[in-house]
Amino acid sequence: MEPAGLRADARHNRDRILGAAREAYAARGLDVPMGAIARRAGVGVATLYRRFPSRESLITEVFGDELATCAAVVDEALADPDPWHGFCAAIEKVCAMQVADRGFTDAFLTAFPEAIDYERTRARAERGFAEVIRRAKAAGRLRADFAMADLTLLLKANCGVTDGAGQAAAAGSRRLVAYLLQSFRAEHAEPLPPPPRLTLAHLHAPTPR
Amino acid sequence: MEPAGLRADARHNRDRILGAAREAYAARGLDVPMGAIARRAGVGVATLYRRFPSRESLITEVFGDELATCAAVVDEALADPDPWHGFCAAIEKVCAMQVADRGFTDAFLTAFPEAIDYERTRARAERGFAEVIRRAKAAGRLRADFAMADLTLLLKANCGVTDGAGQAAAAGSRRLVAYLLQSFRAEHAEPLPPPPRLTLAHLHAPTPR
DNA sequence: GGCCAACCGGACGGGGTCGTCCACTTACCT
DNA sequence: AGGTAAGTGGACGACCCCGTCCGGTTGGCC
Repeated sequence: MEPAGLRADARHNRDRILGAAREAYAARGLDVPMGAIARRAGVGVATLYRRFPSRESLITEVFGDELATCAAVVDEALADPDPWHGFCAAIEKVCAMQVADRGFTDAFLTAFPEAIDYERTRARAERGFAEVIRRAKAAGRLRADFAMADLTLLLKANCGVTDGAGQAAAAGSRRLVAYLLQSFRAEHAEPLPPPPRLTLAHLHAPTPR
Repeated sequence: MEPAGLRADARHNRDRILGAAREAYAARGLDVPMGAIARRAGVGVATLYRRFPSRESLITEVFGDELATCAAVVDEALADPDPWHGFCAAIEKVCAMQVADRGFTDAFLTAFPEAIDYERTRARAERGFAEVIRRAKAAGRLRADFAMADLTLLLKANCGVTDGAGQAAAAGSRRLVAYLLQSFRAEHAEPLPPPPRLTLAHLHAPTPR
């Protein structure tokens, strides 16, 4: 992740590029031209491409840690003595992350199902969250018919609210999450249509064809 | 809307273009190249541009009726003797429309706040729906703190679920809507974070800057 | 049938992005 | 200090999209 065999100037530029990319992606989402990032970092386009052979590899690198943070959130939820509180907190945190960093959402939601690292981290997060769900149900707080797919649903829904709402995104996301968490409570359970066949992996692929 | 002063071949081509555009937009969303639509319609690009001077005018024309349908849904809700049933049915219908026609969502959600017709129709729909809300609250079925902004929230959330979920979009949308309608019920009301400052008009503008 | 205006379609210019190439510069080791 | 490989940046080609222009074609009225 941090190639050691680089010359001092090269490493310096690499850092500047990553910084510029992080800022740009957070502010404007993923569709920022490579040239813009290079300019922002004060380097030439070639330098950028030498360090990150493709647009994809840059994005993967940039959002690697944030994805890790995301997985950490699941671990926190597992550590919480109150399963329901852990469940809610985890959801709220991830959604807040989606709001804070516009690129983050796109980054691992709409791009690159192929990135190996992502796949592994996501699988881990998914297993962990399944356990969070199990516990919350066992505690009698989470409705029994809650499915893993509902998490995907919530994330995608939050994604829609976040996307381009600017100022109102934060408030909107908070309120949406509050509404949904209320329906997730066991005591509110009423029949629902069947859950969609969605895994976290299905968060990808914004364009079906 | 249907210019009469056109020569037979011109009118024929106009229809083919509209048909092709409708299909393409429904299937792949709004970002379909003009050239692709022209090819699909079996005409040259120039023909397309002569009939619809800009990309925007084509889209406006294509989705005019669907927007009207949307407004009609509100009228149905107003006509429903059971305010809560009308409220739910209206939401379910509009969300189903979003699922069925991928372009529809983008069309009046993410594009052209300027289109006069849209503005007027939307304003009408908004007034109508405000009345639906008022009645549902008066009937004691809709929670008192439900805000108009929550409708926008729901539509944007549904938009996120719909977007690129392909097969699962329909099931996902249905389930999301069911969850949210449950939280909207008066008897489930619990404190919520304040609603975002969103109008239907704010459905637009996918890119803040 | 014949004529003319309306209509047609492909080629084209302008703008934008991705990713590559190459002549020049610079860090770093000896 | 000096040589060299690694590093650098701007120019460049390929591609795609929007919207326009112009020479050829055709509908429809007389």
